[in-house]
Amino acid sequence: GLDPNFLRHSQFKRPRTRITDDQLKILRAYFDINNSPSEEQIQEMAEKSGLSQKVIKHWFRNTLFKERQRNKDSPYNFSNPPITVLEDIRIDPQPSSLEHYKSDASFSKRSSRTRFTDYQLRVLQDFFDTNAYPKDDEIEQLSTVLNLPTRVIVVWFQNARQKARKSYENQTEAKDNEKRELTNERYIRTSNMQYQCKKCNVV
DNA sequence: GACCCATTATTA
DNA sequence: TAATAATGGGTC
Repeated sequence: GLDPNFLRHSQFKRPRTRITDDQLKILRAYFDINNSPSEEQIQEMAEKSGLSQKVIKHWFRNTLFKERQRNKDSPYNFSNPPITVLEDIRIDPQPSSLEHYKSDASFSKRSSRTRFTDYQLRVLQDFFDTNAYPKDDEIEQLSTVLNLPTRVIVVWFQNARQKARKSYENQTEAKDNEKRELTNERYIRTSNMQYQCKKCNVV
């Protein structure tokens, strides 16, 4: 059987292109006007920013997806106008013309980190121990049971997998060349099998 | 679109 | 400062 990890790692990847603030400014400006830009607009952005069209398209896909995600799940949804509108209104002395891109001031910062309760963590971890890849309906269930947004659940599993993978790799390294039969990391094995199954559509 | 994973950044 | 939630660009 092929280890997905091996496949992943042996793949040669292009280095991650970092989008600078200035480039982001340009993309944002277009995005605020139009979610799905035309080819021409993409070309314009490519010229202005120096980014490849592929990267730009990708950015738009992800940004739109995230924006919708945000609107659906609640923790990052600041668009619900607070009832206490009074407290946070201040008037910008001089709105600089450069600042237009930041469509919405309340979105500009990274959302604050959610603190899980011990109970929530225990439930999540228990689930993870038997299945690192919950299906949509299972995520939905966890979401209602734990009273957490689905997005948060998804991200938690994502990070949990990442963490488990890492410790698996460390252990593998430590055990040096006795690579094959590790019975220790049930999670990851299970995960990989499920991942493979998923990829092969075997359910 | 789902997931990966290096990275960023927020808390205890 | 460590642990880890969240981000963003990458792949299939």
